[in-house]
Formats: sequence, structure tokens, C-alpha cells
Amino acid sequence: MSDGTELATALVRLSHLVQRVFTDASRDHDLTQPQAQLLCALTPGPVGMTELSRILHLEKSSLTGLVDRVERRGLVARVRDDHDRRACQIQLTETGAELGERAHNDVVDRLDELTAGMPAEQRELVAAALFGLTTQTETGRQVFEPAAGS
Amino acid sequence: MSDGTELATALVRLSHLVQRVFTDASRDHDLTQPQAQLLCALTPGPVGMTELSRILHLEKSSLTGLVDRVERRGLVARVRDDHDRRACQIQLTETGAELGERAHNDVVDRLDELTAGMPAEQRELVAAALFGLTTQTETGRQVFEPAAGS
DNA sequence: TATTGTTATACTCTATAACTATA
DNA sequence: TATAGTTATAGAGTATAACAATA
Repeated sequence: MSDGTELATALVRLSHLVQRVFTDASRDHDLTQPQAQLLCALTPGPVGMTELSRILHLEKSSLTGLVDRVERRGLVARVRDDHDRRACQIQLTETGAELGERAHNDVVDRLDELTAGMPAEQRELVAAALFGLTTQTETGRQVFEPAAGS
Repeated sequence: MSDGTELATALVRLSHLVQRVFTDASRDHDLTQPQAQLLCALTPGPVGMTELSRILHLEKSSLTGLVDRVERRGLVARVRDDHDRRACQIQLTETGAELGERAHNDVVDRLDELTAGMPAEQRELVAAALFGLTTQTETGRQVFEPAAGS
């Protein structure tokens, strides 16, 4: 098993692991994984529904429900777009921003702990390689931005 | 942003990307992501419900439903355990094994394509690093095993 | 006409709690 | 008593199709 398959297998397993870490961390903040991802995606600033569905790779109708549930909890708000009366911008409330940051930091902490055994040199190398993969495909804002504070 | 956070961010983004590739590929074979993962987890051989719930990190009751739906489509079968009449083993049917292999190969193909730009040396390095991370945590059979045929 | 966002509908997925049958 | 697995229930997440309002 020394063919290309090896990397693919590693990627799938890693993805599964990270997914679990993300979900566990979200849960500890009373958030589902999609809800936490929504908050993280909104951290850099408000976005419209269409653009947000592109960032999260969700159908707009699915996003409507997700935003509904999170808005009901007072974590985000729909604010009117002055230039286009059809559109709205989804914005974090203060509570939502705080919760999102805590969840974000929690995820980062757990992943940092998980990778604590890797030598610095290897960390940078792997990080760069993975960033390369995601940048290849994604354009514009991504689901998970670096922490604002740090 | 040159602290440890960088690797964590890369991991989350990569996970999101791989998740999407996996889901898209599954869908093209008329499978949901959890269903495809179930088939992949069963490829090496039959497993009981308790062990399977451990592999997939699902509550047993959630697994019951998942197995039900996949069994209804004739992709897996519950076979009695001779030594313990409470237990059963979940086994791929011939159809299920074929479909699982096609889906598995499809995922690998897409990921290989995604990583085609990486030089061989870097591929091996990253693969080894990621395997290390997943092996650190997981024990026993994993969700995604290398292809049987190759 | 095209675009923004929502509604209606139907599944799948998931967890918690309570249960049955066997060990 | 403990363990293997299921059932009951409730809610979240998702997509497809049809829709309303605005551009």
C-alpha cells in the first residue's frame, strides 16, 4: 500500500477525527456542529444568505432553517440591506460573537493538544500543505477563520 | 498568526473540504455520508453493533436506525451470533460490498485528484503525519480502511 | 426575467430514556 | 446484575420544489 491511496486514506481518517473534535467542542457550548460553523463563518462580519450558503456549502433553504434556530436563541440577527430590499445580512449578536469565540478557541485548543506531539518544523510543513489544498478549491471567506484576538 | 493556531485552522478547513468530497462522492452512489461510512467500516468483515458504534462513534440506538435503513436497501444483513443469542453481526451483502467498494474508490480518486499537485515527498510526509494523529487516538479498526483490491 | 430569500414537505441522522432478552 | 440490541420520542439538519417580493 505505497500508492497514492495512502494519503487519501489518511485524509479521510483525519477528517473524521477533526469532525469529532469539532462536534464535541461545539456540544460543550450547547451548539451543534453546523451551528458552531455558522457562528465561526460570521466572525469576520455580516454576510447575506446567498453568500453564506456558498461559504457553508448548504442549500439556501437549509440555511434558512439553521439561521432560524440560531436566531431564536439570540445568537444572530437578520438585518435589512438598505440597497436591496429583498436581501438581508446575517450578523452575530454580542452574545453570539462571544459564544462563537469561546467555541472557536475550544476547538483550537483541543486540536493543538492533539498535535502537541508534532515537532514545530513538521507542524509548519503540514499546515502549509493543508492550507494549499483548501486554498486550491475555496475562494473568498472560509468557514473557519483564525481567532480574532490572537 | 505564526502560533500553533495555524495548524488547527488548517485542520478544520481541510476536514470541511474532505467531508464535502466524501459526501458528494457518496451521493453519486445514492448513499448518505453515514451510510457510505458504514459500508466502508464493514469492508474488512462483519462486526457486532456495540463494536460498530465504537468505530463510528455513534450511540447504539442511532446505529440501529442507520443499519435499518441500509438493510432495507439490501446492502447489509444482520446475522445471528452463534455464541451469544443477544448479539448479531452486521455483514455486507454482495451488493453492499460492491457498492461500498465503488464509493470508496470514488472518494480515493477524488482526493488523489485534489492532491495531485503535491510532490511525492511531501505526500508521504503529510500522510505519515496524519496517520500518526489518527493512530494516537483510535484503536482497532478504523472507519476508512485502504482499498481491498489494490 | 432574474435574483433573494422563504415555505412546504419529506427524509435522514442523532441522542436520551426506557425497554426486552440473554448472559 | 450486566450486557446486546431495540423502541419510543423529539429535535436538528438537509434537499427539492414551489413560492413571494424585489431588482
